[in-house]
Amino acid sequence: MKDFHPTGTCPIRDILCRLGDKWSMLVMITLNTNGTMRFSDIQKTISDISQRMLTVTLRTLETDGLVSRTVYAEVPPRVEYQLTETGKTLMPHIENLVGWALEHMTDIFDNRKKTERQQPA
Amino acid sequence: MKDFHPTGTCPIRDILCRLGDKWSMLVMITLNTNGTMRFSDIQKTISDISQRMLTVTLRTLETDGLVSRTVYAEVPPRVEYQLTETGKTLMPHIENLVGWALEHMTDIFDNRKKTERQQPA
DNA sequence: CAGAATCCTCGCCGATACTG
DNA sequence: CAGTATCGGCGAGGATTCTG
Repeated sequence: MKDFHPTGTCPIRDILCRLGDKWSMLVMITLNTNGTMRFSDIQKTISDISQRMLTVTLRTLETDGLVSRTVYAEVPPRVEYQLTETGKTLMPHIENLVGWALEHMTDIFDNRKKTERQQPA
Repeated sequence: MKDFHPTGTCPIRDILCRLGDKWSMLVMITLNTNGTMRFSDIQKTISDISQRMLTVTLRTLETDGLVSRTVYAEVPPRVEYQLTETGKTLMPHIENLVGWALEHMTDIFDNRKKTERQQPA
């Protein structure tokens, strides 16, 4: 726990980096809140995600086994996403993190403003 | 909790994005494990971080009030870093996340390999 | 509706050189 | 020792277009 290895060989870094990307956590929180969702519903909920990035993010989460994807052979096509069991086990930790962020964001923003003033124009 | 706002206006996203950058969590884990550390000691522990990125990361964490920086007026200069009280309150959540990553990384890597094979050349 | 493919931009981050 | 300054690549991610 004292030393850390480069990304390629350190599983902890590898996994934390995935969660740290721009949309993964947001998508998982959305799925956890709303349960099973269609592609377009997710996009509506996270209004400023691009179609491309939603696709990429969902594929990555699926590859990692955190989200499952179900295609219904209909016209027009319907695809539904939901958290897997593994994905669900991650959610309490994410929620704790969100809770912490909510609790401390005032302090953090105050601190940023304070230190900003110390940098003269 | 159901809808999310664009980055600039959503404090949760703002803060989670900071933690999601390449080095912040790693630096905080290092400081939490070893207590007060000098700049060069942190760099030795996280062997593949560049000098520039360590400086930038520490400055950001300082601006957010998660890490404190103490300069000793000596020659050669000595600068020590440690987690603030606010920073310490974040650590249990990080550790939970790391714990989860350790617990599930085998499943995740297995899943990745499985789905990789489904993509033909 | 749910994507695949392409192009392009922007900013993260690393390497290097210099300083108090 | 602990930075700052500058340059440059490279890849994440956005906009757009096309399809089953």
